Amino acid sequence: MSNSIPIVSPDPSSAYASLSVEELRNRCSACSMHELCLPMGLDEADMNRLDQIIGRRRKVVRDSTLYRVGDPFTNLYAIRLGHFKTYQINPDGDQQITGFQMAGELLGMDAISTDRHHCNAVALEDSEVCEIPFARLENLFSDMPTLLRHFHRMMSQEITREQSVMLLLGNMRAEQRFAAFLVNLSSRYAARGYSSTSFQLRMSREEIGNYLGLTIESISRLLSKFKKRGLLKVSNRELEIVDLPIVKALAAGTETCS
Amino acid sequence: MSNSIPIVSPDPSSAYASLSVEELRNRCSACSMHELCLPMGLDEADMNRLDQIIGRRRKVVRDSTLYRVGDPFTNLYAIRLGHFKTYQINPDGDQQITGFQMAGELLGMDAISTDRHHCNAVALEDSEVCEIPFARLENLFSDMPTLLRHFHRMMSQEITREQSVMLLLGNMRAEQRFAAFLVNLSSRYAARGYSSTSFQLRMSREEIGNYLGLTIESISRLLSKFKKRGLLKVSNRELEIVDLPIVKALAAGTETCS
DNA sequence: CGGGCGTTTGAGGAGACTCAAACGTCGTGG
DNA sequence: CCACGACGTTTGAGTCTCCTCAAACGCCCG
Repeated sequence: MSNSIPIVSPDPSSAYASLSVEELRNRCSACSMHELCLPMGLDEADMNRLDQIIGRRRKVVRDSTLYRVGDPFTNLYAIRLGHFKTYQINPDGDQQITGFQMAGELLGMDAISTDRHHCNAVALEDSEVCEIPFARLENLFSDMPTLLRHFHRMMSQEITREQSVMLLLGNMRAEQRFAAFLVNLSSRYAARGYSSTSFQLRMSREEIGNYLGLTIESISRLLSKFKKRGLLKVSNRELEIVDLPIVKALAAGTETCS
Repeated sequence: MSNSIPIVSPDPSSAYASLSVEELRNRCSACSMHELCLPMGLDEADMNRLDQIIGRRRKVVRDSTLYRVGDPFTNLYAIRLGHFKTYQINPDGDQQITGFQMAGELLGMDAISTDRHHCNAVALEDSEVCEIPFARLENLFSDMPTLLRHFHRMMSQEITREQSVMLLLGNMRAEQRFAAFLVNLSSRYAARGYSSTSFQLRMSREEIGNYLGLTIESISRLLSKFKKRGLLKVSNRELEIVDLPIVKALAAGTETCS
């Protein structure tokens, strides 16, 4: 709320005349994520058209579920603020976290194939999402090629992201997995203009372990080891990467932490 | 060649007049995969339009590379015949197979995000692909909503598929992983009209192991164990699933193979 | 201050890996 | 047609990584 996000553009365009302050603040053009999120690269006019189909901006309180496996698919969700986890449940009941998502990322793309959600999405902290009715989005595609193209890029990016997790789970040792996880967070925060070396972990040790195919104890031991080697400073969920190059080398597998 | 695929439709449509027999045989409408592949659900007219942009049908001999990491992205490839593997190479040199693809599946979707391929694709046997120039495909999207929708479904399906591999790699034991792998192959062959219980493994033990995050020795031992338990009959790459329900139960984790 | 919960640390064990050797299959060439 | 070699696979023995189980710690909140 106290952030210095410009609420109205200096240009008093007539298109804005009938909008309330609330509505203006919610617009894509006013959102700090619009260069990462779905409207990336759109001109003013196109961004307005996208704005008009977006259902509502919705708060999602911590630990609450945005959607569940089996829910009918009607909306994609763009994260405006906050963090989420998505996870699958396998037949014998336990969960596998398939991703941690942050502002500017899109949730729900896996549901397009069957019109039902394939995973659960839960807020890791109090968050806000933009509801994007997929049917209306599809209507825009036919005459907004830039939007369509960027949408394809985002889906493709999700495929790529999952492939690197497969690489991680398939042939990295615990130490390397954890380092890769840290480097990944680091670069995503950097892309959002935050510090690449100092941030808060939004997820518990247990969730990290689950995501990386390791136990909570292993994560804890890895944190201690990295801390002892002077690579990290950790206090609860507050994390500082002291030696990012080494952590990157660990992630790349060109270095081992004895 | 000796298969009884109808080369011309009984209706002598004039649209076909100028096409050679070769060209006719190559058309989507003549392809046995058209109900699984990109043209799924298209009417005759739309399928023709799609046909017209498809570059060429191309043979890919066993062990040869369709594309490599870093190659500029210009085409998607629909597999017309045969099998492929896609794999990533990590910084320290070893590979992680991210998928095995068969006829009717689409290769290259991970390249859309950056206009460069993110993985290598290699034919597991002599194969044939349809080259789909992506730029031309994009041109079709604006007035072929059915095509666009199915394309989105295929991308989404790929996301879903990878999520289940993450589940597999992240929290299944070796036995369960291998059972899940077999069940997956089984159902994909079934969808193509082949036997769900008797097929040939197109990939080596080593490749299976790599894909499942296990060693070749582990795969070999699992095969022996399943064989001894009477679940499978195996002879080299020829495989028969004798007790599919149990294998499914193993994959689901509701059963253990002692 | 006390309870609860998430985390840390330790000890022991199991599953999968590594290393090594034997085996079988297939293709080649004599 | 058979012998040979190469390569992929199987099987065994020993090891290591990470898991399991257990207990203590410490932070947060009432």
